[in-house]
Amino acid sequence: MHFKEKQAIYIQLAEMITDNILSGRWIEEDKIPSVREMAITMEVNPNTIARTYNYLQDKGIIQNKRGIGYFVSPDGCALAKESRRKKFLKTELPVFFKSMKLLDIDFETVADLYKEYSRKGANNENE
Amino acid sequence: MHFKEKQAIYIQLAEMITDNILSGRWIEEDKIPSVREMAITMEVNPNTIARTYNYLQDKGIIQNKRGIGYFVSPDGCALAKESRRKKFLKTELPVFFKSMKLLDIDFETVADLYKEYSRKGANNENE
Amino acid sequence: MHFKEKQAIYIQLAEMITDNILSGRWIEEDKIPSVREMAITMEVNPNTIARTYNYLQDKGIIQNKRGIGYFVSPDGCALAKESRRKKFLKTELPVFFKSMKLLDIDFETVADLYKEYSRKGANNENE
Amino acid sequence: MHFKEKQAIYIQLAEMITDNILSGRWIEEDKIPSVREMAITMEVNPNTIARTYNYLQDKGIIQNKRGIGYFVSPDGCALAKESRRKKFLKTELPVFFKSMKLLDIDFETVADLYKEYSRKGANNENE
DNA sequence: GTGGTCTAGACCACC
DNA sequence: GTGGTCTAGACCACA
Repeated sequence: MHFKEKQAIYIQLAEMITDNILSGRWIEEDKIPSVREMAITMEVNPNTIARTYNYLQDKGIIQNKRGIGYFVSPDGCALAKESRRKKFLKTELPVFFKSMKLLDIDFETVADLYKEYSRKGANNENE
Repeated sequence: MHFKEKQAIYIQLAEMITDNILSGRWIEEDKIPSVREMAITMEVNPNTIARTYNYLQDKGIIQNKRGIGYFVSPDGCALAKESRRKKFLKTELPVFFKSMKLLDIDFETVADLYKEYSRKGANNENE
Repeated sequence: MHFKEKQAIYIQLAEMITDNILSGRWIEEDKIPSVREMAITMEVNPNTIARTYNYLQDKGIIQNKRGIGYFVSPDGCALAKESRRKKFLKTELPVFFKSMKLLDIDFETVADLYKEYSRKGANNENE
Repeated sequence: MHFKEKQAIYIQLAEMITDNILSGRWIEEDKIPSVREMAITMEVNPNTIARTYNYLQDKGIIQNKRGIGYFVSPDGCALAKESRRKKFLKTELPVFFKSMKLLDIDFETVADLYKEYSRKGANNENE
């Protein structure tokens, strides 16, 4: 597994897990892999996974059942979606628009790339 | 001056300077404020500014003339724009589209927000 | 440790490390001494080592693994050799030849000195 | 005029002047351009030229005649040649050989490049 | 334990 | 005046 340098590994892992939940690969009430298991598959120190799970639990996206393991919260998907959505609309979008303006990228270019992206995505859906 | 916590100050300063160059507020061959001067206006340690300037010089965006100061490179604006543009199209855009998909935000929503953003931008141009 | 006055210490350290990699004393994927450790053995400030490592990382010769330390890049030796070789052939060699011409030193003199150098080198190999 | 970043400008100027003397373009007892004149042609602060001339005078390569200007010393060429020759043989050559070894550049490669250099040099002699 | 960043203050060479 | 470098010491996040 390869991680970006500029962001904490535990955050990157949290993002990956959230992606899994949002995309429906992990559904609500599902058990997620144990800390040790995850540590091995991700080739990471177990402490790092522990921190990731802790972080997601704080956000209410996953829950711990003592002695059993971690599970996706009943409303995990909704929570994750809501928090990301807020961040996206309030924070990322303005930055995005500002970049477009600064770099002279017009909206039609983006629209075209989006169409292309959607087309590719449709083909890769089962990947 | 207030800085975000999550990113190194020297990087944030570099971004600000790059913004100034991209937006045309600082044009090519212009002298930029001296290390000490900038340190005072930004309320940071001169070492931090030195780091910023060094970082931008490595990227070729600014240049040093010995004993005189730093200047925007002859092709500084182009370099800055090119590097940002590449990052934007190859890195940020796919992430952006992926987020849209995960969060069920459709393209028209974005288009509407863009129109709104542009309208506001037009009014604030002289800000 | 003694450093030449005319070149920044952090650069001299970078050269030493590059030498170690080129000569095969440190091989690819090897961990290199931690910042603090190196600072002690070299009797310099940790910041100076940090600068050296950062400089080499920018060149792709070494890599950081978060919380673990710095390692010689997978292609560190090749990168180092390539960059030095280019510098040598394009920059140093012409200067060298120009000096020979200006100083009326003919090529055979150099060839003789090279033979002598090689002979000494052979004896000192296990040094 | 463009200068390398890593060496003081006044030193680079001194090297250029020494080259002129060694190559016979400026011969002994010749007057060399005044500080101001030189400063203008080189696009440099007069202080910098003054420092260069001072530096060369310290080495005995040029001499000042009050109110008239600077001249190449009677034995300027010999002095320059001797000092450079010593530096070349004791300092540069060993470094050069060491680089060759480290970079796996064999002597024949250098010999070939030298032949090529000489051929080109012969054609450009009047340049 | 690891490196990353920042401050403070100093000294230097150079223009 | 300019930037470049180094030391000293501190705090932080991360593995």
